Amino acid sequence: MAKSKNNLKYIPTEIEQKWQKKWEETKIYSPNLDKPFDKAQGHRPFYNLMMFPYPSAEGMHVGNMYAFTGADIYGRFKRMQGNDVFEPIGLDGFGIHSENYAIKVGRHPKEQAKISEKNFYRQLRATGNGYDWSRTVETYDPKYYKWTQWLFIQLFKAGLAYRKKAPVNFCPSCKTVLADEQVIDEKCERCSSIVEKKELEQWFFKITKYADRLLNGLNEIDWAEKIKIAQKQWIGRSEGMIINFGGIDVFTTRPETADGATFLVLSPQHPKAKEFKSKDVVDYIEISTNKSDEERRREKTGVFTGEYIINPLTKKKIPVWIADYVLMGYGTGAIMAVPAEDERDREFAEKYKIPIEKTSLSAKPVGEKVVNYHLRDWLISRQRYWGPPIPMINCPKCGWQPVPEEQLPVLLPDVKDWKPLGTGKSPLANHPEFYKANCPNCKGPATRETDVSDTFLDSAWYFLRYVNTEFDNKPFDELRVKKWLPVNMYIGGPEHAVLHLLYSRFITMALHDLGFIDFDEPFTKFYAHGLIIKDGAKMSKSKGNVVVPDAYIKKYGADALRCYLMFTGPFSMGGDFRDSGIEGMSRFLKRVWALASGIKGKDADPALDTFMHKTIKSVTEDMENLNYNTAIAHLMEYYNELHYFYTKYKILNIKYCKTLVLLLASLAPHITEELWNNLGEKSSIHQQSWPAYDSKLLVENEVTIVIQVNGKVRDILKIKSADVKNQKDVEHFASLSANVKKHLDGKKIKKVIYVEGRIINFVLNS
RNA sequence: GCCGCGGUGGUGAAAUGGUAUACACGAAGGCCUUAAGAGCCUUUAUCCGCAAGGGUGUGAGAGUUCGACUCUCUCCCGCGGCACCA
Repeated sequence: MAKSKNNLKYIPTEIEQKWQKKWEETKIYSPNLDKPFDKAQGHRPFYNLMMFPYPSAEGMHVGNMYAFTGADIYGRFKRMQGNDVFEPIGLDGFGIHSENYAIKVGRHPKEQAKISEKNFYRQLRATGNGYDWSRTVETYDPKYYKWTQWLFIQLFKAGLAYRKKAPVNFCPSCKTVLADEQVIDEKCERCSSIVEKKELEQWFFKITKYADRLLNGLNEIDWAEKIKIAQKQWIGRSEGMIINFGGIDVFTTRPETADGATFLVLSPQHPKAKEFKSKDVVDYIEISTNKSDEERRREKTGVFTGEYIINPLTKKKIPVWIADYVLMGYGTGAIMAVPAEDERDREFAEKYKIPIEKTSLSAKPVGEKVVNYHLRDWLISRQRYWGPPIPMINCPKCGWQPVPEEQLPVLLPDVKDWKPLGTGKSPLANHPEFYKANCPNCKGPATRETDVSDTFLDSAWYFLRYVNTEFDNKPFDELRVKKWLPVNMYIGGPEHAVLHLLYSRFITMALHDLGFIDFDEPFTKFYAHGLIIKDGAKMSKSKGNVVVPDAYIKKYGADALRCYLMFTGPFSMGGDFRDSGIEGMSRFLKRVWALASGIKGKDADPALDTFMHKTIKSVTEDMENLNYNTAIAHLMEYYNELHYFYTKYKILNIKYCKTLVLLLASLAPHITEELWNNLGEKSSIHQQSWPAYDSKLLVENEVTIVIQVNGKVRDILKIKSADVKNQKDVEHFASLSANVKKHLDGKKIKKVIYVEGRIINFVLNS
């Protein structure tokens, strides 16, 4: 029986902490991962995953909270819809970002990680998200990175990890090399320093081997279109032809222009370029190697080698040049230059006075059809401290050997001189006690790899570990993985389109091919959420516009902040954070509280029933599409209706309130739990079934018909549904309207458009 | 340059081709109160009008349609991705 609780005030902080504690004690968000899926019972496993945060600052800001909350709401909704929801959380705390923060605050990364972990988890608990706290994953935990190292070894054994000397991106500020994907506009993805090119020997993953599968797999998954496009662009498949020009292979996508090729250009890194010994050429190669991309782009430069070759189509002698507008990393590192057709070639030809000749556009050169990709192999090595040591040993006799699996993890030693050196070597290179090892093969003296692996390797497989955290003897259990993966819903920021999301797909495909898992796409559905901005700009410390949630939670409660954040706009678009907005949301929750606490009476009302069922329908659809802003708007309308009814009749059936509270439960989990309890319910609201609507009850007994004359609204009629059976009835009612009569007066009606139950339009002869 | 997403009141925003501006914020007025706050009620795109009513309005312009924020075309502006990729 509902009691009057009018005297109880809504004090968010009290009820929120109470329920957070209770939820954790009763483990309502910790599903039994091993319980076999019983179709009859209908509780499907649903893996609801959000991108885990990297704790690089003092704590999380409302931008982070926005993302986590939006994802949590979806998980709660799915749970109420009858799914067995697994929603884990962890920290991506290994890697450059966390280490850079540690450098900034002058603390050892390991010590800082402990502080960050405590703070982040405290904040995440305070937002009331329904995580399974018994299964967190921290990437810097040896129990986790043991398996990151194991993964490296599997890839090495499969020939997917290899070393090569190549010009690589080097960040002078982070003092390490970076993968192509981590260079944005020639700047470091982390610290925005301009990256340099260095020729170094490094570890790579053969992601290019998967280029076509990474491309084709996109057709099989339900991902935000913009992410798919970004990946497609990054993989950059282009079909073309290799043509042999006097012993030099060139790649072109336009073979039909080959008869217009008036010179040949080699990249300075092309092996053939090194065969020219003239001082001009040697100097040019030297200079261009040290140029930044930006310098190279500013002006095209090159040097004539003194050699000519024959264009096989025209049989004419054409000069061979070396120029750094041709990149070694794409195609064959050599091009046929067709200045008549290609703007870049023309620019170069004009500068160096090379003849420009027309092409027939129908040349048919002898060549081999090939496919080229923009995608490069993934550079894994980092000359840093705070990451998993790459588990490899170099033996002077046997070469590179993987660390035997029983010796994993290769523990990251606690050292005092952990800061990056900038010498092209990791700080661990100063620690013989770490790097001195015996060759696993011949047992002779050997040295360990001192570089650590890229952070993106840590996060490329964490979703597999969440369902397996208790196993120390294996990275993942076959049955667990079979039951829970691939991830049903993955929610995160679109900024990881070509980083984390691409790497995770690659690692999953590799694990699939090695026989460890039976699926090759990790995330069935990916939803890209928008960003919360402040004063028109992305939140960042340098701009000084970071909003921390703690004070708002204290003042208004997590529920108000959650709902407010979701109400700013569509979840996929983000929104602008304003203090005034949260006041309004806080008011709404107080009103709901007052209504649900003061409720009395038993009578149901047919009109209210229709309103309720319509609300259930629209809120359900909104939640499914993650349109939380309109879901909240519909709940507000519903509340307004209930409130109007209640003030008028002083009586309200309790079912209307229960529905309101149930529909609001995933958005505002604490207040609804408390109200549910106050309404006399014993079990948690978060384990209730999502309300269902009856489509028979959606029909209102009154219809609103808009009367138009020549497309302009002249009257709006509310008529009993029973009285309007057809167009004739509507025309009859319309003819009674004085205003409509006035506009139709003396005019000839050309035709009448009638849309049932909506609109009637009289079109006049003009 | 190519690809994608946007542009609607004072503000955040809503609208299966069918009443443009739901829902909220802010503002104005009122009730309650000794007062303040909270709460509640009313008004709030714009122009003409006492009102009834009418005109104009979704970045600009054209088109399709009885009817366009919505579909098509040409532009302008903002944001994001890719790019000496041959």
